[in-house]
Amino acid sequence: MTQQESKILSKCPAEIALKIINGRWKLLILKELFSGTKRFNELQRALSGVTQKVLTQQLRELESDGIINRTVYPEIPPKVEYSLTALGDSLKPLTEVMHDWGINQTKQF
Amino acid sequence: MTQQESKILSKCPAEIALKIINGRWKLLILKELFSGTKRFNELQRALSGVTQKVLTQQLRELESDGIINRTVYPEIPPKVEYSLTALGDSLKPLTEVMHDWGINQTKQF
DNA sequence: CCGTATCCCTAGGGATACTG
DNA sequence: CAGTATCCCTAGGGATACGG
Repeated sequence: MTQQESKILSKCPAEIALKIINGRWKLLILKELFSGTKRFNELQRALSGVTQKVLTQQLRELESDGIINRTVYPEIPPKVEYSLTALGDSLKPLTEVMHDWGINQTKQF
Repeated sequence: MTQQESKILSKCPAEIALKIINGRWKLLILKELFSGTKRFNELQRALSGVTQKVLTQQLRELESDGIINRTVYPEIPPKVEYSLTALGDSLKPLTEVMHDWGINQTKQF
């Protein structure tokens, strides 16, 4: 779902944020990119278990939602770097709140 | 997905929060309950478009995740009230951050 | 190295009808 | 009023294989 589609379907602005970060690997991708630009391979290694197809898919969605930049270096072998846009950076407080909330839940057990 | 299952599958605490609020109507249900206890019917009217089955489903999930209380009054006709637990209340800051983020995105167009 | 192309499978959620 | 019970349909993701 693109950001534009989200806006149309959402009955509440909060749902826009939800739809953008919703995806099996998106929070983990964001987490990686908060610490700096990463190559495709670095991401794949960090997100153990993700397949190439799915990682590509999730990255493309984040890209079309304006959250990340994709930079291709026309070399052999190919090199592609991913980084956060300003919009992507602006998600950091949100993920931190979510993180803290999750931590507190875990503690109760 | 229950909260317990979420914890097992999550590789990051933030994902726990995500999974709990993830659902077609959950943010909207929370929004309603932030303003106080509501009856089933009130919720259904507020969330225009939701079917009884789905609303029941989403409420049950929130209940089993410890986010809301379900109180049954054994009357005729039946009366069931839903309210937030302390844990549910603790989600308010999170939803506010999401809301504000969504608002800002909307403004750009 | 960084992707596409297929195929497949499941869970989430919608429509509709029935009930204590 | 507040639910179940069915049936169905789609999108998200996973496995695997191939390509520039």
